[in-house]
Formats: sequence, structure tokens, C-alpha cells
Amino acid sequence: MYSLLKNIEIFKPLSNEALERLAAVSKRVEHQKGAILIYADKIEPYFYILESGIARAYSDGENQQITFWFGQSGAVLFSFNSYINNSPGYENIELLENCSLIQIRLTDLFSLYDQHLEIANWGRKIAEQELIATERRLIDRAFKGAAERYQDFLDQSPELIKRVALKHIASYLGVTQVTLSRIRAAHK
Amino acid sequence: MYSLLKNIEIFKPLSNEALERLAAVSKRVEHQKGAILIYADKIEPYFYILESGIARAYSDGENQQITFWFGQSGAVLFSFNSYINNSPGYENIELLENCSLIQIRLTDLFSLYDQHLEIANWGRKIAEQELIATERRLIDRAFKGAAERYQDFLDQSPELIKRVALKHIASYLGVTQVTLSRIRAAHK
DNA sequence: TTCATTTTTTAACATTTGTAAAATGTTGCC
DNA sequence: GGCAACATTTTACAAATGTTAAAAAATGAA
Repeated sequence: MYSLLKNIEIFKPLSNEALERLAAVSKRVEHQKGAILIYADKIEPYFYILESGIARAYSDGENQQITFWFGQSGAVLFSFNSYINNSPGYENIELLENCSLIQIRLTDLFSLYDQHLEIANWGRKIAEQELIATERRLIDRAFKGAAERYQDFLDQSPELIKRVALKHIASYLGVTQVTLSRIRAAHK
Repeated sequence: MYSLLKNIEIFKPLSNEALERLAAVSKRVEHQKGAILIYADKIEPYFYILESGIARAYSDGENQQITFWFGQSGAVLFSFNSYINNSPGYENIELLENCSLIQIRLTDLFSLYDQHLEIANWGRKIAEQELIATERRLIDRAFKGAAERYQDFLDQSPELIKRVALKHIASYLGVTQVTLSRIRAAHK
């Protein structure tokens, strides 16, 4: 029953046959705002696609918590280390709103990667898209000041500004909350 | 004739059959120190694996050049945007020493991805490993000061310190050359 | 609404890092 | 060796950002 997946952007390039194979191991789940779907230092067995709601990934430091990823509808959500190296991760993933998600067990997904050419290439493209977005951010940190990064964030993710606490956005942008406040004050 | 590839780390997980398919589209090339293998703003048709020598990727800004990647023996080397989105990239890749490389035409590689399950999954893992390394660096920028990042670089890439100009290492670490000099002076 | 809690802003000051320019060191070539 | 080109360090000063603490504003629950 692939109708579950058919309308989600990330699945659109797939043939009906591939979709059915994925649908057979997919399950829709709902979780509440505040739920932690992925814990750092644990091997997490699931891969998720966010259908609705928003989430953030963060790591805990000694006296701070750094948010380094936001996910919106259509985003893939998983523990990088669990998925890639079968080892405990560094990120916690917290839902910032009530969310609806597609859940796939990693062992099922890996088994499809080993059986199904089209799905293997779909998985390749997921990693590639995450890669290019992550490197883009690393380079932007070098070339752009904090104020410009904030403006870019406003332009590219206008919904997130409304729905996410500024303290999370500050650490995502690589500045303290105080600095972000200063940027916003200067902006008016 | 897959002996060309057999001893290179990145090819080791592959079966002989997959290696032969890759070897059939691979070619060993040599380039001199200073050569630019990948140009920003161009769609680059090749994918390389570095056999010997070192290289760096950099982007040009208005009054600066930022190095954001170093490759050593075994590294994969390509224009992310050309490879992933078939569009011009943002990085130049320069050889910092005379290098020996394996060259594969992207169209040949993509064609193998579409035909060969094992090679598709090999390509998936390449992207995944790059992804996790890149995100790791982004997070380290948030949690570690410049001095600690320098120390980590020393620990993890002792050869590069000897062979690469400090100005390139400075921008790789996300600081100016003056700051790196100060860190090195304090370090003694 | 009212109270308690949390988030955001503001202020004052400290620290880090950047900028520009000069001084020093290094490399390769004639 | 000696010169030229380039890399690295040092210095003085400027700008950006961090830290701490407090005030103001927003949010959520009773």
C-alpha cells in the first residue's frame, strides 16, 4: 500500500515498484512536541521522514547546547553515526511541534539497499543532498558575517523564524543569543 | 585489468567483478604541483581518487581565499555540484604536490551506478563518509576554540602540517593567519 | 486574569579575533 | 653568496563577539 508515501516529496523520483517495497517496511507514527526521537550516545534503530511539524538536532556541551540542524516537512531524520557507522551518535533530535512521521527500521532499509538498485541510488542521493547542504553551511560560515547569515536564514526559512525559539536559531547560526538579539535590533 | 585499483583503500570493499567494471572506465593520470584539477563555476566531468600527493579545495571571496578541504592519498576528489547536481561548483581544487590519481568520467560512473547494485552502494557510502566528516567539522567549530581545533589538526593530520602552507591551514581552521600564528606562539 | 516560568532584550565590560603594516624567515634561482 | 619572491610572525590598534547580570516581554497554566 504505497499511497502512504506517494505524496511525500522525497519519494517522488521512485517507481511504483520501489515505492511498494519501501511502503512495506514503512509505518506512519505521531509524536508529541518535546519528544526526543534520537538520543546521542545511543545506536538508534530508526530512520524517519518528517511529514508535518518541525524538529531540531542538537549536541550537548559543557555549558551549552548547540542546535545544528532544523527539519521541516519532507526532511529526513536519523542519527548519522547509527545510519552510517552503526555506532552511537552525537546528536539528539527533538520535535519542536507535534509531528507526523514515516518510520523505517534501519535494518529493513539496509536490506533494501542491498537488494534494490533503484532504492540504493535513492539512498545515495539522500546522502549527497545532505552533504552538499552541510558543506554549503561550513563555507558560508567563512564568507559571511553573522548578520548576513541571519538574513539568509530569514530568506530561506521564513516559517522557522516564526516557529522556533531564537536561542535555537542563534546557535544554528553560530552566535550567542545576545549577538543574535543585537543583530535583530540593528536590523529594524 | 583491475590491478590498477586493487591496492587503493577505497576500492577494497568491492568484489573483483565490481572492480573490473570500475577499472574499465578508470585511467591513471599524473599532474604537477600547482595544477588546478577542478574549477569553480564550471561543470567538471571527472571524478578522481588521489593515489599520492596532496590537494586542497578552496573558494575565492572578495579579498580572501578559503581552503575548506585537504585530500591525501586515498581521498576522493570532485566538484560537489557537478557530481551531485550537474551544475557548476563553488570549489577550486589545486594540487599542492605532484600527484598520481585515478580518473573516472562522471558519465561513466553514473552509468555504473544505474547498472550495478554493488557500485551504487559503494557510491552511497562515499557520500555518507564525506557527509559525516563535514558535519563533524561544522559541530567542532561550535564546541571547540581555534587553539583546540589546531591541536586536533596536528593530532589527526601530522603530515599535512609539514607539507601545507600555514595560510591554507589557517583558513581551513576558520581563523586568519595572524590568529594561527598567535596560537602557535602560545603553544610553545 | 494572574502568577510563575521561560524567552528575549539590553547594558556594561572583558576577551577574542580581525586588519594593516612592518619585520623576519625561507626558498629557489642566477 | 646574494637577490627576489613568498611565507610567517609580530605589533598596534580596531571591530566583533562573548560573558554576566538584570530588566522587559512573552508564554502558559491555574
